[in-house]
Amino acid sequence: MIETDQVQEGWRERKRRETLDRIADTALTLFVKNGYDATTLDAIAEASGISRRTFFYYFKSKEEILATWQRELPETFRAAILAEPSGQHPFDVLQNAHLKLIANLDPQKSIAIYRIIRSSEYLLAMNQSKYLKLEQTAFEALRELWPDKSRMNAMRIVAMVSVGILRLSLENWAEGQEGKSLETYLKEEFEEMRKETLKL
Amino acid sequence: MIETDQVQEGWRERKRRETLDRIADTALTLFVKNGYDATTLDAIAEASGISRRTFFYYFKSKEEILATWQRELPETFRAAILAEPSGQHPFDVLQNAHLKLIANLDPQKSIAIYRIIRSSEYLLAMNQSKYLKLEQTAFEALRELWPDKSRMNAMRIVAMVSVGILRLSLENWAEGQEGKSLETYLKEEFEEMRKETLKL
DNA sequence: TAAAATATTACACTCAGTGCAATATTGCAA
DNA sequence: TTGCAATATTGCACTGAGTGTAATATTTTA
Repeated sequence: MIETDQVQEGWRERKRRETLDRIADTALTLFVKNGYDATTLDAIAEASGISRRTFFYYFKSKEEILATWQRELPETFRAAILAEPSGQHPFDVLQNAHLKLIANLDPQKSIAIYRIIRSSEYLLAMNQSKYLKLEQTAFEALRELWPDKSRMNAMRIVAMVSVGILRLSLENWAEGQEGKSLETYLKEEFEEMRKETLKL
Repeated sequence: MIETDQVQEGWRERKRRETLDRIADTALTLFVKNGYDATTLDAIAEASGISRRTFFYYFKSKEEILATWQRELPETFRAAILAEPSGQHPFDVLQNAHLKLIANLDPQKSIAIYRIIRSSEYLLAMNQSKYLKLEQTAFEALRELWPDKSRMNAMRIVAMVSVGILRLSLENWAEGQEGKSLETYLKEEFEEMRKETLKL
């Protein structure tokens, strides 16, 4: 019965994931159409075919809906950093890890989410704090790769600047009219910045 | 009657400022005693001798109470940067501006506020977004001092790293058991970081 | 097929925040 | 001084997010 066990366990989890995704997608559509604040949880629940109370069984807050697509980012980021071949400059390690991260983004959806986040001071603040979390993740992962204590502050700076570049690239990309890809933005910014760090 | 005018105008403003400060101080005391979430606006209003509705005449949200002490930070910061004597390295400009900023802090109150902020994910996020605002302020002010376009990215990096140092210093200071002053933390961190930026 | 685990819901509640309109207080001009 | 205008304070009723609880439905497993 082990097989049946696994199938049924998996089915339940699949069901849950499906409901979760359905709520999130429904909510995103409503946010785009009517704005974040103007979209009540009642509206989201109704459009998702669940009760208001059940919403809170899936998400602990309204804001968390938007976090759905970012939940695994720190762990993915960490893994990407540690998976980089050794012998590279730490800046290159982070640049490559960033490229892996953003390769998985759905451009349409990302930009829609970005616009919603920009519309609310609260969402913006919550989002910005996620960059600091990424910076911390980057720093810790770099320290595993370069455990030498004398390099600690260098790794701090690399983490700060790299995640800063990621933030700027995402902003410029989501804001920009030009058809440039996010990858292009990121690579250009990194190249520009790399010119600087030696001559400060 | 010009004199009387000014006196009475000033008196009204003084009254307003006093009430505002009284509410903020009362609230801070309650936050420290009972925690941020457990302190309702009703409790704050009552302890401040005003009605709940009047509270919103002075503050637009509960969170804004804590922002009272940081409201003028960006403008003060900007002024401090622009007031620095020329001929210095941009890192020194920002370090000195930071020192001016933190010189005005009341240690007791600052640490109390820091503890409250740490206790709430929401407050933490709002606070972290203020560092990004400071970074933006620093960047813009540095660009006024070094308008040369070829230095733009260098200024970005200086702003990122310096404000990052400020953040780390404040965290270490507020968290630390040792009696070291905030100034000491900041100077030490800057010195450490300055060693790095040339040899990345 | 029964009981254990998980999912869904209703209901009633707290609290932050807003709109509105009434009242009180103060400032200023005649 | 008195009356008018601006500002300050309040009450009331409302919306919307989020929680506690307990009941009911559904699914899993033994």
